[in-house]
Amino acid sequence: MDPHVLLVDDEPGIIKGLSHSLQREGYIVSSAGDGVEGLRMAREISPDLILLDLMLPGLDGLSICRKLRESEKTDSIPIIMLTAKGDDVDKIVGLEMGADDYIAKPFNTRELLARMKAVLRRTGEHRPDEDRPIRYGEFRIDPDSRTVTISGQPTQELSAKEFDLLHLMARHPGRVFEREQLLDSVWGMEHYDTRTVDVCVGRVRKKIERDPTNPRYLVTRWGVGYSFVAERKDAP
Amino acid sequence: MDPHVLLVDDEPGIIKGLSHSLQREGYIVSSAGDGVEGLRMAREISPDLILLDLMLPGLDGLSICRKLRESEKTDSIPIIMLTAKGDDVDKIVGLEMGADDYIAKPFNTRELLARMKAVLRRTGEHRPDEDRPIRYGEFRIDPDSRTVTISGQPTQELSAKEFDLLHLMARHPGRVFEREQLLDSVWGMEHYDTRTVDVCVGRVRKKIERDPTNPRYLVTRWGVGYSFVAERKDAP
DNA sequence: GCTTGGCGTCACAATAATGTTACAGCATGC
DNA sequence: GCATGCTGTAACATTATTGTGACGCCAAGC
Repeated sequence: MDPHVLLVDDEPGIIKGLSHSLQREGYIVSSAGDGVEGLRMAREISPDLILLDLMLPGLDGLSICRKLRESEKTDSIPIIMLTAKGDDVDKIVGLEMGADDYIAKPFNTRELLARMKAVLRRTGEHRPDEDRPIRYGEFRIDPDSRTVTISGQPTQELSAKEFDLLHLMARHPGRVFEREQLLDSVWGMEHYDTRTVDVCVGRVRKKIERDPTNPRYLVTRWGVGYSFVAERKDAP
Repeated sequence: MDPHVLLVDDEPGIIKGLSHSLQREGYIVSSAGDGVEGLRMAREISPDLILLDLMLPGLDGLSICRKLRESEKTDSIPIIMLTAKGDDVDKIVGLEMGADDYIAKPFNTRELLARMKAVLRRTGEHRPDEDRPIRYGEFRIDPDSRTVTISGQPTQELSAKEFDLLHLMARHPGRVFEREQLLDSVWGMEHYDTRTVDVCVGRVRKKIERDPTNPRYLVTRWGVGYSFVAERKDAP
């Protein structure tokens, strides 16, 4: 569940409306307003799917597509191109460039959702099962009992929100979650203007981290958000 | 939870589509493409339910059904027959052979799901442990007499619903049951908008817990539901 | 180093979830 | 029919959780 989608478009209206719709459907959405930013984010967050506008300031969609296909890390991320009213040339070129599908603006949200679903299914896998136990090294999450154990030792019990937050993030180790995404996914809230996430993260840390001041699992990505790291970075 | 379903059908299209649908609904699906393979798998994995096509290469559905009923191990696994367009003869024979239900192709997935649910509920989700006594430390449940004893002392008699609730939860110690799940499994209701579960839990506690205010067995998972704990957490 | 904005943390109020009790409707057995 | 016990609902009491704002510290950029 919870596929991560990167939306790259320069129209704020599209970004806003689509983000909302996609989030409501269970997607985690990140967005970028221009090509350069889009490319950077695609590399940084490794989304499960990219919605890419063709016409972009800075770096156009086709170039981004090509660059993404060049790198092994982003090589297999499915891309759906958003083209301005159906000009066939671009469609064909886009598909040749490695896009998985295209859809012409103005598009129906339903149709887009259907295509996204199709693409995600086709490329498969990118769907860490919601109910499967998670394990990285000594770290374990059991969704059945909603408990977390480290080295076999159960941590202090997590509250509902705390567990949901940790579970969501642990399902995507290494991925950076912006506060707004977490707020939307875990709280179902729309706009971010509170410190809610920070406080919840703090509470989780206090319960699962050996040293909550120097988190090993739930780390801060300064200026961006938080992420769950599965691998140990350095020797203690 | 997560009932294991064995799907035996020779049409790849059916297998593929149905597997997907069933998995989405939370079932664990195994599949076999012919009768021999189906019979072998049924014996090997002891599924909670078998969806069995009537017309099969190798070994037809009725023969499989009969063979499964002959062995004690597979004797009580519920079977739903998938018959080609409703020919009554087969239906009758199928039911006589020991199938629990039948459904005619082409069938509506919704309807199939409903029947599966009904059969699973009727057979009590047919886990082998269903009728076996449960024991954790001094805690004991005897499904035959529907009684509970703690340290050899019989608790106050539980009513039907109370016992079912406790029994279900005790069969999966540690697992968190949401109210809606309990309401569905024990009461057979669909939508949750009552406090029925809470009250029933309270009643069970009053009968089995030494201190109903601080339950040792039937504990609350705040914001989620309830769970039965088998191990003692701390020394009193 | 200094400034600036982001972040960690705390205590407490607000909220939502749960515990509890009483009661009326039903089914059941006599 | 009548009595009895089981059940679901509603209302009220009780908590655990959770959001907020304030305050102080820390990272990044200059």
